[in-house]
Amino acid sequence: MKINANVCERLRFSLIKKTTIKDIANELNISPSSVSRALSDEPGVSPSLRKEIVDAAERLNYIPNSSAKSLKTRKTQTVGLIVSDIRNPFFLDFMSGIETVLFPRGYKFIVCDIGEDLEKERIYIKWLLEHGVEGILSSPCRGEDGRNNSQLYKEAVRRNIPVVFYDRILEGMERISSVTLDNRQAILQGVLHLKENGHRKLGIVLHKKGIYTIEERRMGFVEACKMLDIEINTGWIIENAVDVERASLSLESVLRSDRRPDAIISTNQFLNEVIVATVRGMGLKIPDDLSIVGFDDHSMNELIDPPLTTIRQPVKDIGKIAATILLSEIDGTRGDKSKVVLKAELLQRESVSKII
Amino acid sequence: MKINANVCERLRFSLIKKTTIKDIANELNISPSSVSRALSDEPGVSPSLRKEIVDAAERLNYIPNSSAKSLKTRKTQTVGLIVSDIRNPFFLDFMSGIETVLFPRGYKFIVCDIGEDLEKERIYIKWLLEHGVEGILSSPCRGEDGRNNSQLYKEAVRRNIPVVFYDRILEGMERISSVTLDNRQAILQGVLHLKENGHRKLGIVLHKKGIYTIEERRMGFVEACKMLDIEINTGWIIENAVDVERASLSLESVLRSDRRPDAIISTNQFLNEVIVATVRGMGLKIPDDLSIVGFDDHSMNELIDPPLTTIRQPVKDIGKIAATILLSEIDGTRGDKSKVVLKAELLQRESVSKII
DNA sequence: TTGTACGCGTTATCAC
DNA sequence: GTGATAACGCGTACAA
Repeated sequence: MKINANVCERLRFSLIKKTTIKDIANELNISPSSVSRALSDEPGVSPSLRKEIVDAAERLNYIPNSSAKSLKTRKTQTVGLIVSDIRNPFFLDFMSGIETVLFPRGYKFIVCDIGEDLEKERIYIKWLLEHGVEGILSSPCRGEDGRNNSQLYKEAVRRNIPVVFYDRILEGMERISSVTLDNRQAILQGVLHLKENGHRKLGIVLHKKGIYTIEERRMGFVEACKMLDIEINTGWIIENAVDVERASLSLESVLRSDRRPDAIISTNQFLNEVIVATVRGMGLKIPDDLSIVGFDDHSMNELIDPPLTTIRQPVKDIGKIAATILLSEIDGTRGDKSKVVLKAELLQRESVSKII
Repeated sequence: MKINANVCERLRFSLIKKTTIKDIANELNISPSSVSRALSDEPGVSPSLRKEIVDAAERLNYIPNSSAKSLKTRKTQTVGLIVSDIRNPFFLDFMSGIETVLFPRGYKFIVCDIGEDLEKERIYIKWLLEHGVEGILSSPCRGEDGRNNSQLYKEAVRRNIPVVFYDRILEGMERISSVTLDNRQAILQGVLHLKENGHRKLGIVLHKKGIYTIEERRMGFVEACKMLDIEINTGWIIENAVDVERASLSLESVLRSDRRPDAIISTNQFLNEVIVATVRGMGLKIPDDLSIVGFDDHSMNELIDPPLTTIRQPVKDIGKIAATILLSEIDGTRGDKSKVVLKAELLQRESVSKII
C-alpha cells in the first residue's frame, strides 16, 4: 500500500518536482553528503553504498543542478566565445576547432555575435561575467577612432577570468594571451608571388577600417612593396570596403582609370567574392586582364573560374590553440601569457598570370 | 591554527573577492533586500535610495551572480542549440537568425556540435539539462537503423524544458514544435524545372542515409518523377554520399555508363561542390553535357562557372522562427505545438540547359 | 518604504 | 566511511 502511494506520488510529481540529492538521500535513508560524494566521484564512500546511490539516482531520473553546484564551487564548465561577425565563414572551422578541444574536457561554450558593434560587445561581456563563464575567447572589436572595450577585458582578467584573443588583439594588453596570424607575412607572400610573376602594379582591397587584422594587412602590403621595390600607388589601396556596394564601386573606379593596377590582393573571403564578381561584371578576364590573390580559403575558391590563388590561414588550428591555451589558463597551469602567431600559406591556383 | 586558516582564506580571496548585494548593503547601511529590489528594477524602493544603490553598485564593480539567481528563480536566460554538424554553412545564417531574436530578449545560447553522432547528442542534451537551459533548439540525429534520442527529448519536455526542432524532426513527437522545409516540394521544383527544359533522364545525389531531410528529398524526387511522368532509373539515385570520395566515385561511375542521366539534382551545399568538381574533372561541360540543380544557396554558387541553378531554403528565417517559437513556449504563451513548414525557392541561373 | 528570515541544491568542513 | 551543519548569493514572503 505504502509502496503504491509512493509510486503514485512520484508519477504525479515527475512532471514538476525535480529530484535532488536530498531526495536520493531520503530514499536510501542516508545523508545528502554521501550522495554528493558518490555522484561526484569523490572518495570516502564504500563501493556498495556508492552503487546503491548511483542506481537510485538513475531510477529517480536525477539530474544535477549546475546552478547550485556553481554557486558553491564557482565553476560552470562554460566559456564564452565572442565573435566579431558570425556570418564570416571563418567561424565554421574555427568553432569546430575549439569544440574538439572543449568537449573532451566537459566544457560548453556560449556564442556571442557582436556584429562589429562595440556596445553589443560590452553587453555580451557583462552577460558572460554574470553567467560565470570560466574564460573568454574573443576577437575584439575596435572602432575607427580606436575606441575599444579593453577596460572590460581587463576587468575580466582582474576577476580571474582568463581571456584569450584570437584573430585580433587589442594593443597594450600584455596580460592577455592571443593566437593570431602573421598578417604582414601573409600579405608579403601574396606580394612576392605577384612580383615573381612579373606584376609591379599592385592594388589591395581592405575591409573595415580599424579592424586589427585589416590594418596589419594594410601595413604588411606597404612594407612588402617597399621591401621588394614595388612602387606604391595610394589610389590603389582601397579602404573600408565594408559592404558589396562600397567595395565594388571603389574597385570599379580604380579599374576604370587609365593608370590601373594589373593585380589585386584581397583581405578576406567576403572580398574575394565581391572582387571576382565586380571584375567579371566589368568584362575583364581573370587573370589575363587582371590577376587576383584572395585571402581566406573557402572550399569553393577552387571551383570558380579561374580557381582562385589564395592566402590561406590555418583557421581550425587557431581555434584549437586558442581553446587549449584558455583551458590551461583556467587550470592555472600556465604562468606566462602566450602570444602565438601562426603563418599563412599561399595556395597557388590560376588567378595570377605570368607576365613577360 | 584556525585563525591561520582564516587568514589564508582571506588572503586567497582578497584578490578575487567579488562584491555581492550584501557588500553593497553594508556599504550603505541598508538591507540586502532593498539592494536586490533596486538592482532588479522591482518596485518598492524610493527613488533616492535606488539611485544611491545603483551608484554604489557601479562604484564597487558589482556583477550579479547568475548562478545564485538561477538557483532561486530557475531561470538562466540561456538556451541550448544542438547542431548536427557545425561545418555546414547552413549554420552561419541560421545562427545569425536566432541571435537576432534571442539577443533583444536577453537570452544567450550554448552551441553543441554533435557531428551526426547519437552518443554525443545524448551527452550534450544531458549537459544542457544540467546547466538549466530554459529551452532547446535542435536538429536531431538519426542513425541509419532509425535509432535516435527521442526519449531524451521527451524527458526534457517532461521537465518543462521546451524543445523546438529545426531543419529535421523526429517522427511521432507530437508535443514538440518544429520548423522545417517542405523538402518534397523543394525537390519537386527542381524536377519540374528540369522537365520544363526538356530533361527526362534525371539523377539525384543524396547525402547521409537516414537523415530526415535527405530521406524527404529522396522521396520527394520519386514522387515528383511519378507525378510528372518521368521514368525513374534507380541506378541514378546515388545514396549515402557522405564524403568526397564516396560521392565522386559513385557519381563518376553513373556518368560513365552508356545509359547516363542528362541532369543531376544535388541535396546540399557540400554535394553541390563535389558534383561540380567531379563533373568538371571528367571533362564534361555544364550544362551542355550535363545539367545540374544545386541545393542550399551559398553566395559563391553565383560565381562558379556556370552560375549554379539552385534550390534555396530560407535559412535565416528558419532560425528566426524557431527561436521565436522557443521563446514563446518558454514564456508559456503558446498552447498548441507549432509545425511550421517553409517553402524553398528555385534560383534559376545557368547550370541547366534547354534541350529542344 | 524598508528590514528580517528563510530556502533554492549543492559542496566543504567538521565531527564522529 | 558517514552524518550534521554551514555556507555559496540571491529573491521573496512576511513582518515592521
